Amino acid sequence: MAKELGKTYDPKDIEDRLYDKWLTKKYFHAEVDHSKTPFTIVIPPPNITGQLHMGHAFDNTMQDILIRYKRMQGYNALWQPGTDHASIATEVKIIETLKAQGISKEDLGRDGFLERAWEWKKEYGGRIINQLKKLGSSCDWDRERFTMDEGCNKAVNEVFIKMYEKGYIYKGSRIINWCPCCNTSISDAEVEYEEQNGHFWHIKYPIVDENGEPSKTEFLTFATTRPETMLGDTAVAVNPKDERYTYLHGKMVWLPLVNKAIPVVEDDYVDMEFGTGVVKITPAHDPNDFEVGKRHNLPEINIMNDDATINKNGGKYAGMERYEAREAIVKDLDALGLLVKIEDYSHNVGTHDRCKTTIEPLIKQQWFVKMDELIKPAVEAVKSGEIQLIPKRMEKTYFNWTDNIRDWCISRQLWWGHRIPAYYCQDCGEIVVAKDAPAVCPKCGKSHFEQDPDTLDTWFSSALWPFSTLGWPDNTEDLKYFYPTDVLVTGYDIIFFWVIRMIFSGFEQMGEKPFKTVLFHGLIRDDQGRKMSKSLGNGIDPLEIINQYGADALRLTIMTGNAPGNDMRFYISKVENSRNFANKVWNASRFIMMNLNNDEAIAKKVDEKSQDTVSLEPVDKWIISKLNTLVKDVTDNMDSFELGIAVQKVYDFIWDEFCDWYIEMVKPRLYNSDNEESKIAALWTAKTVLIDALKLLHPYMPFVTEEIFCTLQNKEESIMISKWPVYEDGRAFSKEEKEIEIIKEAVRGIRNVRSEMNVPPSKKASVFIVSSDKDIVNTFTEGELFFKSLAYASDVTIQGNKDGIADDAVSVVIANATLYMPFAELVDIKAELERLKKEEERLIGEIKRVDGMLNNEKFISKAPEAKVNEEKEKKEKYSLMLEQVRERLAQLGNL
RNA sequence: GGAAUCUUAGCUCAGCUGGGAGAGCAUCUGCCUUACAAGCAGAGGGUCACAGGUUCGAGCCCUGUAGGUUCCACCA
Repeated sequence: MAKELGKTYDPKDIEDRLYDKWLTKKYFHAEVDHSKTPFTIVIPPPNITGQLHMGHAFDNTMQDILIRYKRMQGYNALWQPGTDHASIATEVKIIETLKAQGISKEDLGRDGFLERAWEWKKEYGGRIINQLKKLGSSCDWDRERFTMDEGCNKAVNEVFIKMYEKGYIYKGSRIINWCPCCNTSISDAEVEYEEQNGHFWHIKYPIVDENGEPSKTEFLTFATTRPETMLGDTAVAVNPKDERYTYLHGKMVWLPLVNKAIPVVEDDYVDMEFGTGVVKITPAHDPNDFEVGKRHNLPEINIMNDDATINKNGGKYAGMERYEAREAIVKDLDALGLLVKIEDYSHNVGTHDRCKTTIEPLIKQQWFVKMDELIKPAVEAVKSGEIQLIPKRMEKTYFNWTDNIRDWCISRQLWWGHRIPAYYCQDCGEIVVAKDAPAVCPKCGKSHFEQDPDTLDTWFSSALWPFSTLGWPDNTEDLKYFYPTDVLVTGYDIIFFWVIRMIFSGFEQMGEKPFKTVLFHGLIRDDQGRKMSKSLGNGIDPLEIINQYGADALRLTIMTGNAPGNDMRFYISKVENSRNFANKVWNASRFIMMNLNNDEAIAKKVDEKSQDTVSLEPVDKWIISKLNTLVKDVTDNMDSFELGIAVQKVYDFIWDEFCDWYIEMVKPRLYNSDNEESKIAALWTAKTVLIDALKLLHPYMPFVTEEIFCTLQNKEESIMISKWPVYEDGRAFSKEEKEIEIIKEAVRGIRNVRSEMNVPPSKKASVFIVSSDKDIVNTFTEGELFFKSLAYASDVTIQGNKDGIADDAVSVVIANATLYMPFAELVDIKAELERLKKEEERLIGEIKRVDGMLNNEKFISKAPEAKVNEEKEKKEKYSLMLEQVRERLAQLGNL
């Protein structure tokens, strides 16, 4: 006996209980099993500082759908979870917490600080994991990893040492992006350009005369947005082709305030069209100037401290904050009469993506990854299709980056992160890159080593995630079996940070791609299309939505009507619709269960039946056949990652076909019929179809489907390990499909007419069906009952001609048949004539369209035969219908 | 400056390799029909941004135009 379900679906009662069940049954756990094909997804590890937001919900729902789908298909599905130490984000957060207690990180010292950080991780690192669980994520939690755990650290060191030895990692003095707020270097990818209103200061430098003195009359004018950098100017550049300045070639100009002569250099970098065609060159504080400086062997004068104050090279400005110095310098130049003018100027300023502080380009000793060789296999793999990006347009973005790749600055002046495994001999300065500090210096034989204080960019460890989580650098069974992984699901916003770096790391370390497919999703925006952000306060907490509507409703909302890579807006009304759908499924199941519960004997027989032994009626075959097609379509869509389309089809099937038609059509058999076989067939079909439909829905809505599945079958065994349905020829019934579609058309026609003529539902009518087509007569004879239950028929008569039917009866014309409803007093002949005229016009239009095609010889000769036949059939059908409509018009016209 | 993408019903969006325009919400009209009012039955509403082109046939492919969004680069 099946159990009872509540009247409405209440996710609160159910979700946690089911999730616990799945956990204790170890359904999420995957072990190496060579009898099965692996299917692997590695989670984009959320930051330990993070709280679940809509982006996570989107990302993880997609992964869970794929994993659950493949698991049901019999794959050995592994969803590898874990979290990211998020070096800079976490460090900033901890510093903030310390600050509130009046402690600085220096107060604690490196070890003390790290101790705090680990404590912090212990306390908050699990928070987001628990939130992922609320979503229903079927990750293999036994395998949970952390980007800074022992294994990952081992992997990081291994990679660093190997790449250093190969020459792919080097230490060098380069111009890097410095964040004066976070006090660290950052990579190019972390710089965010922001349009800011600033000024353009037009300044002139005196030209140095023959005596080596600044001229009082001759000047060189240019403009700058950062006048304070002049303290580090080591040249002024003009374009060699610029005739306006040929006379200056080989000359010097006088750098005011600093009071020294600097050369005029010729460089193509200078755009003659822009400004005055003169550029001041500050090699130590501008990436372009740095390049110019290299080409002309210019000195690099660093004028800034790490906190963006001017250093001792800035003379009297030393100690000033950068903007303070800017003001002072402008003032002083003005006093010297060297300030020409100040213009308002809007320009892009590089800021740190995390703290939004304006970046200061500085020359620093940093560690870099040399990219030119490493990137090659990563480019090739995408080009050849070995790695597939979905949607395909993401390839453009990908190549745009790889084509212009620059070396990756990987060292960070932070404490929370993987410490760089480089050791410096304190006596001779020798660098040793190794896992541990060497006992003695290979160069000088002394033994006083100190480790590099810097840590690595957080993405350095994330780049290794697809194999470090599987045990690398050890050659584990897991690694051999699960690598390369199958799909990576992520947002397009981290394609440069993460996706590309995983790909080249996979090829370099494993000699093999890290994954076959990258499935990108877009951003979830608020209902006005804005990004959800803390500062706007427009974020919607997925946990609150789960609380209120259930995880299934949230998941369905996110997945409906969305194409890969596209952004979507989040509306509560969408969530309500999803919740309603969950309830719909719930109630359809409840209906079936109630009917099974009504009669234990019948329920037992239903259980014993199979498709071969049950006496299926046409409507049963129709829904089975529809389901069969659905199975095929949905599977195809899911295989091509069209997750939004797939779920839309399941939704439509369950709501429209199964609930609104099948269940309604079957009710008379269940309620009134004394034909037990018929009852059994209906219940068997309903149950069978429902179960398969639930399976198709399960990856999207795991909780409600599980609860129904188990209750319906009165067993513990989970839907999540049940077999994914497959298309079967034995379940295709094209004849019955057509028949029922004709009945549906007729029922709709009657409902339509009644509604248009304002016939109240309480007013039943006799329905006469007139047709001379034998098949049609058969179909309607079989379907007679449906007209009573679905089309308000009091009685149904099927006949070959219209004898005995009142002339003023309302009629519905479908192909091969006309349906009549004599309403006697109700009929407004004028209205009926008008309605039929409209129908006539519509049909004439249709026939005209079809004729247009069929009379076109090129169409006949070039279009596929099936298409031509299809149109011919349509023409036949419409012509028949037109004939019948005209007949009716003639009859009514005579009244 | 370069690139991508979008422009489809009042709103938000689907529409796979070209073959008669769809959904949800909103609006209107009937229904408390013993699974569900979180529901049922119906209705209205679109020259698929604009202009060309390819094709027997274009929302879909090509070119151009206009507007929006995003990414990349960055001229001092």
